[in-house]
Amino acid sequence: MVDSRRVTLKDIARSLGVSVNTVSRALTDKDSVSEATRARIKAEAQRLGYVPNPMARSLVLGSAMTIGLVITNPSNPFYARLISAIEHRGRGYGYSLMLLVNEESPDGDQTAAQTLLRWGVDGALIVPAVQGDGEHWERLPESGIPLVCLNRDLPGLDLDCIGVDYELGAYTAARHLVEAGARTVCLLEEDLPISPVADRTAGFLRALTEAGLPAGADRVRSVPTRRRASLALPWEPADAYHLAQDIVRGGDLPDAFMVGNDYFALGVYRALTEAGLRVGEDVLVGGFGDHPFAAYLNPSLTTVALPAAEIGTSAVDLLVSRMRGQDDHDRADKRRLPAELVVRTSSRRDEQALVT
Amino acid sequence: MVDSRRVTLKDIARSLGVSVNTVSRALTDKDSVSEATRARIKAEAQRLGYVPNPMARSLVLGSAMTIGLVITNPSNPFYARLISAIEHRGRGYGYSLMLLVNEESPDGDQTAAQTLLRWGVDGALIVPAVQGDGEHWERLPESGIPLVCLNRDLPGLDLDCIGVDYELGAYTAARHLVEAGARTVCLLEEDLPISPVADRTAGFLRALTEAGLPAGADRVRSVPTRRRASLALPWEPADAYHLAQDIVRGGDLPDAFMVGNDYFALGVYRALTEAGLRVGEDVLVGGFGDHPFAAYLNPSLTTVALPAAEIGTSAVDLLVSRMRGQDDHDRADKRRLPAELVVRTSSRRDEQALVT
DNA sequence: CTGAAAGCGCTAACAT
DNA sequence: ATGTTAGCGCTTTCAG
Repeated sequence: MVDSRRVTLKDIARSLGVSVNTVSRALTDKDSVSEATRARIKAEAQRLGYVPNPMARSLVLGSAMTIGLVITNPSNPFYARLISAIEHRGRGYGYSLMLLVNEESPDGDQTAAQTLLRWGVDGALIVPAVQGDGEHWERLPESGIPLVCLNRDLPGLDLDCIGVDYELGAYTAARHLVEAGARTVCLLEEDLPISPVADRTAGFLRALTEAGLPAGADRVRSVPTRRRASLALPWEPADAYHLAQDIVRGGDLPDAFMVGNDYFALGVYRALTEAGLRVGEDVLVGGFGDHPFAAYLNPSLTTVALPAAEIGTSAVDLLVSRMRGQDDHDRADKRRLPAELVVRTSSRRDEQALVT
Repeated sequence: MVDSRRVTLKDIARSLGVSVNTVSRALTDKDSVSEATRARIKAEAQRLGYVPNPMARSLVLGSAMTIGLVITNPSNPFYARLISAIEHRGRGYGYSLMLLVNEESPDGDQTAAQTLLRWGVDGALIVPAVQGDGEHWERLPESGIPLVCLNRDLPGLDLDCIGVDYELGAYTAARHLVEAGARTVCLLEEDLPISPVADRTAGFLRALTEAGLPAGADRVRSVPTRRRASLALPWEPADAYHLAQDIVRGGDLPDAFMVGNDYFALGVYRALTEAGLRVGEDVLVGGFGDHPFAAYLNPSLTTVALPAAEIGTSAVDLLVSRMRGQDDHDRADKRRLPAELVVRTSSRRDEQALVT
């Protein structure tokens, strides 16, 4: 392989007998370059296969044309969709994406913050790890790097945050279960101290209270997440399966289960089926996430669809407007996009309606 | 917000009355700096909150300490796991990850190649888009940027490639179905001209041939992928559902279905169930991918587990060794990691065994 | 052991 | 319209 050094402005300049600077101006479409030379320069650049060096460019311009995305777990389908949307939208604006994974650990968070700071990204979208008091994040806005929180709020800092209205989503879902006839509903939630869990729990309990049903803390069960090799894996249906099994065996069987994510619903389905109970008839089930498989389970799963793409898209939009300094002095923007209940068979006690 | 310019070496130098360069040496742990001054410098750097600027560093060093990852679709769970593994391993080596999405289009590929080239990443892992003759990729190795193909081979170029042994995986799965009693097996595959599809098809047909069963091209059906808004979405079970429905209605019912990915299995399950057929008894089903839901379907899905994490990890290892120029003159490394058949209930005609 | 000088590739002043 | 100079932040000569 020939030692093919990158072609630089200097190469073009020399080859054409003009100054480096003229080449720069020609290529960046500044005026004050005659059309003739510009054409010659562009042609030569093309011929030589010139590719601008963003390092050098960023160094002098101070902008890297890069945004950072810090996420807990790319294998979580919700975050996967977020990544897709963000990459796409960011690319539309001309930004490259630097992806960092914190694996749900404060250490990972810290490292990510550090990396972002080093690179001097123009802005970052973050799903902060649990337990983070978030203090390491503070330095980024201080250094002029705008931050937008995704999905989870970071209570300490006054940051922009775009999430889901989990409270209303859970309220709607729980209310639906109650209207379908459930009297003793049990919520199975992830055992993480994060705002989505808290919000869903709140909405869930609100619906029960409103319906005059018992709404004690015992209606909510934390799924003991079996500590996996890495948290960078999707949720584990088995965890919910075991808990549901315990509940079923415990005798005090709820007539409906609501779960924090569709993967848990898989576990609940199995626990119920194995106990000879019919999902959607003996016991209703409602999920969260509207994973592609939800519509195809038997019975199909009633669940709450999350606006992942919208979150990603509007987060990039917001970030870009912050980066451009257009609303530097606005208050932090806390936005919660609506989630939508998708009613399917697992919550219809009577009808045997087939799903679309 | 105070105008907090980044702290630079110069700031530290001035504040301490030493030269910029001594600071640089102290901080990068070069020798030829007295322990005393080094300590003072490190302390001051700490105090001031110094963060090195990788742009400047890369500019002079020529290495960005960044690897690029080009992927067709982060929402595809297989690729999502790949991303997780690659980010993790790359981080272990100290590399940052630049994520690019080609959305299965040659244009996206071209753009990605261009971006990678601009940034001068140290190396890149790519899942090239279909139809790409791959010529735009050539320039990267030419510029000294090593490339490793993931999952799909790029026939044109002589690149390193780490994928899955889909042929053997499919062979094993098909053979298993035959041994379970299937005589007329039908393979449902994605309608993309990519090597994984070709390999699975080959393995599938080999198993049939070997068993003395009809192995004509009509045993393989292409799932007409409904053109979605964006290809950056997971597979659509509905596509397979419709095809399976057609097949069932066509009368010439196979006694087993094999599908190219577990999402298709969801569609097949529904088509069969709706036709009053019992999966795993009247008709066997085998999938590919071992998605988390596979074990939790009813009946649980026999499928082929793919070594996503291993691919990601070893791809990074290989890339790093290439970047270090350790085996610059080796021939391209074409590696196919083994996939593993996971037998569950959907392929057991008789036993009603419960899954673990 | 430390400092001074040069340069990575590019752009933005300031000339001309 | 073009060239010259300077500098982004850092590292690597080369002197001292």
